[in-house]
Amino acid sequence: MVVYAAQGDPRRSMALLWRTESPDAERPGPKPGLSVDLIVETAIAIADAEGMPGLSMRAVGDRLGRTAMALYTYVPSKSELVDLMHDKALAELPAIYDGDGWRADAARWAEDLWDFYLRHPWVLQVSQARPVLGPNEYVVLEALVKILRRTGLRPTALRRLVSALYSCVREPARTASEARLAEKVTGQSDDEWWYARSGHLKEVSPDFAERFPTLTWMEGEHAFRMEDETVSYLEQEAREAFEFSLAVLLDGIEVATKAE
Amino acid sequence: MVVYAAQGDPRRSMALLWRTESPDAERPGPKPGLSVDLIVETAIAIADAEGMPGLSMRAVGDRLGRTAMALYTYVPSKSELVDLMHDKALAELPAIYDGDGWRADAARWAEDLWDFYLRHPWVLQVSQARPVLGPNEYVVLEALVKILRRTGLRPTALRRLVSALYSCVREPARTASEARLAEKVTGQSDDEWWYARSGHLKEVSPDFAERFPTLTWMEGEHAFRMEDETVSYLEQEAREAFEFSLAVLLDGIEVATKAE
DNA sequence: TTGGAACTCTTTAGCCTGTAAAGTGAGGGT
DNA sequence: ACCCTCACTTTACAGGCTAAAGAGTTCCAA
Repeated sequence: MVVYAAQGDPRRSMALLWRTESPDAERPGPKPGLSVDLIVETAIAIADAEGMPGLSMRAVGDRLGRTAMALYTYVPSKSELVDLMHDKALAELPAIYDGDGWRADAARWAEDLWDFYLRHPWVLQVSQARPVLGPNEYVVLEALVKILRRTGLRPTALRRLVSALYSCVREPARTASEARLAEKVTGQSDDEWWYARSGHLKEVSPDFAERFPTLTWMEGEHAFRMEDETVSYLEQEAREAFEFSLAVLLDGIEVATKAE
Repeated sequence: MVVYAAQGDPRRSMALLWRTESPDAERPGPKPGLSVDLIVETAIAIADAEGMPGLSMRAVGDRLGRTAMALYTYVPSKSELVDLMHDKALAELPAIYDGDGWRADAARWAEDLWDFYLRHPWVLQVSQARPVLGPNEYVVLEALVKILRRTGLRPTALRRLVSALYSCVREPARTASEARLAEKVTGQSDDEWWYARSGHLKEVSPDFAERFPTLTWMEGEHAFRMEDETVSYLEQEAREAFEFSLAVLLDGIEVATKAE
C-alpha cells in the first residue's frame, strides 16, 4: 500500500501543511469539537499500532467518537491526512547536529532516522516521488545537508550522497519494520515463521542444496544463531545491513574528501 | 500498498510456487479453460501497466473473459497470486554471470535488477520481510552470491554486502518507478508537477531561502537542468543516486579485500 | 445406460474501503 | 427574530476481496 501525495487542490494542501490559514474570527455556527492536530495525532497513533492497513477514516473517527465523515470537515481527504501525518511525525527529528565532526553527525542523523522509521513504519509507505513538501521534511533535509556541507563536497556530489544515505537507511528499515508488523498482525514470530517455512522448503525442494550450492554455503554456518532474544533474527540482519552500508558509505566519502 | 506474503495454507502456496502439483490424470468435470500461468501472466501485464492499485481480481478476470471468482479455481487468494507473479517475473533475470571479474559482474547484476524493477515496479511492493521463497528468488540470489564469493569474503560479511547491494538498487528504483507511475496516473509530468509545486511553495513560505539556507545553496545552481528530455528530472536523479551508491559500495569492497 | 462424483464457472451476498450529497441542529451576527 | 454558517450525521454508491451456493459439463463406475 504505497500512498501517493494528495491530488486535491495543491494550494489548500500546502496551506494546511504550512499552517498559513487565516486566524479564525468569531464565526457563526457551533464551535469545532475536534481539530486538525487532534485528528492527525489520532491517525498517527493508529498507524503506529496497526500499520497503514489499519488506518481508515472510520477507525480514526471511531476513536474520536465521531463518524468517518466528520473528519472531512477538517481534512479534505485521506490522502491529505496522510501528508499531514507524515509532516507532523517528522517534527520528532532533531533540526540541528553540531557534534564532533561531519562523520559522527551524519552517523547520528542516520541512526535517528532509523529509530524514527521503526517508531513510525507507515512513513516508509509515503511515496518519495512527488514528495509531500511539508516544512518538517525540509528541516530534516536541511539538517543533513548542513552536516555534509562540512565535507567540502560540491552541490552535485552532495545531492547524490544525500540520496545514498536515505537509501541505506530506508530499505533495511522497511524490512525491519515490516517484520515487526508481520509479527503483530499474524501473531507468529519471525523465527517461528522462518522455521516453519524452511521445513516446507525442504519438502517442496529436497534438492535445494544441489540447486543452490553457494547460497547453502553462505547461509550454512550461521543458521538460527540468536544473540538477542527480544529482536527477531530478521530484524537483527536488517539492522546489521544498515550499519554496514552506512559505514561503507561514510568511509568512501572520507577517502574521497581527503584525497583532494 | 505493500503486499505481504500469502497467509493461507503454506504447504499449498509452496507447492504452487515450486510446481510440485501431481500430474493431472483424466478427471471428471469440464476441462479448465484457464491455467495458473495464463492468469499470472495476465496479472503481470495489468500490474506493469497500471501498478498495484490497478490490479484487482475483477480486472484480471475481465481481461480473461471470466468473473473475478473464476480465478479462485486456480489460485487460493489474491495474495498468492501476487506471490506467483513475483516469482514468475523474477525468472526474467539471468541465472549466471561469468564475466571479467566480480566487480564488473556485480555491477551488471545490479544494473539488470534496476532495469527489472523499472519494468515491473509493483515487485518493489512485495514485502521482503517474510519473503515469498519461490525458486526464482533463489536463482537471483544464488547468482549474486556466486559472483561475490570470488571476493573471498566470509559468509557473514557477504550476507551484509548482499543486503547492501539490494538496498542501493531498490530504494532509488522505487523513487524512479513511482515517479513514472505518477506521471501515467495523474497525466502530469514530473517536471510540470515540480514546477507547479515550487510555485506554491514560494507562496506559502516566502522566507524559504532564509529558513533553509543550506538546502537553497545545494539546490540553487542546478535548478531545471534538463539533459535527457525523455526521462524526468526525478528519474535522472534517482538513477544517478543508484550509480553513485553502487560505485561507493564496490570501491569499498575492493579496498577491503585488497587490504587482506 | 445411467447415476454420481468431480470439476469449472457464475451468482449472490457480506463486510470492508473512501467519499459525494443531503439533512439536522446549534450558534452568532444583523 | 431571522438567517447564514458551520459541525456533524445519515444515507448511498462504487469498488475492493472472497465465502457460499447453484448451474452446468464431463468422466468413471456400476
